[in-house]
Amino acid sequence: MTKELSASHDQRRSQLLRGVLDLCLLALIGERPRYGYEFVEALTESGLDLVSEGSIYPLLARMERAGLVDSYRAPSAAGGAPRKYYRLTEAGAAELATGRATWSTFTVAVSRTLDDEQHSHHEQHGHHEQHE
Amino acid sequence: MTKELSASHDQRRSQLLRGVLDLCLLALIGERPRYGYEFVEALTESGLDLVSEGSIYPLLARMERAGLVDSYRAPSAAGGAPRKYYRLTEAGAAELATGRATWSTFTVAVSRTLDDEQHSHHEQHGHHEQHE
DNA sequence: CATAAATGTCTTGCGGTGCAAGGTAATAGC
DNA sequence: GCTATTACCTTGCACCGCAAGACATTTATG
Repeated sequence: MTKELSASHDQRRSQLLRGVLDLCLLALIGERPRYGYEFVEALTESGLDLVSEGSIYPLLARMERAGLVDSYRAPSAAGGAPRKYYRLTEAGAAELATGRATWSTFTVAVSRTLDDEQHSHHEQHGHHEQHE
Repeated sequence: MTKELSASHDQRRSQLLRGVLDLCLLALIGERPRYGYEFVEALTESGLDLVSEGSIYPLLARMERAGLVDSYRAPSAAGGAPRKYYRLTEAGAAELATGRATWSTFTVAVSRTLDDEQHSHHEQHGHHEQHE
């Protein structure tokens, strides 16, 4: 019961990832071929923690099915199961470019809405001391 | 048929709104009391088009149930059904503050990932050799 | 009163997707 | 063999934006 409201922070992060997680993977793949397990670490380093394999692998599969990436296998350098590396296709590169633009436009619009204090509420130079 | 691929743009917008649409409403309500129908117009003005009533009303109901906002009825100035105005509660103001911080942190992390050309810029000047 | 238009509110059902949990497989060391 | 590590993949749930449409209230027209 107390949890229902305070779960909101991690909960929000999950929701925020929607619509942009695929773009992050695309961007990371654009740098160089990457394998699934690597994304979890890479995204954590970038400050996007809590992105788990349960999100990554299905998404990678979706993107491959959509023709945005393709893949090849290579033995692991660390010993263990062989890695499946993903590369950008042309369609993937195009989607990344489009997505970057969409993301940029979107964040500007949201940030403006969130920081709306300027246009409708200009503060007087005096300090407003009165409380109700 | 030509629509199938370009549907991804609107599709992405939908997903991007998750996790931040409630914050936008909270911010708008923070300025002054607002009624549901008004949000559609306000968000469109802010550049967030395509946000429809089917998103707004259920969300408003959820937020009221969560105690983030409360509401009162007032007759419409334009003639028609009475409006239901929403106001911020203390919990709502707190959620807004937390959410703004989360949003800010999140966008920085994503933007860094999307524009990652700098940090791995240490790539040697030689070009990659294609295998196969 | 009946009808319609305008203004708003609210509900239903669908679809996409992040994620916890759990399973599979390959390699290395004991 | 057995266990640990690395890595991949699947299932099922839960959440939420949204199109579509039902419903309520006021004003206007006749």
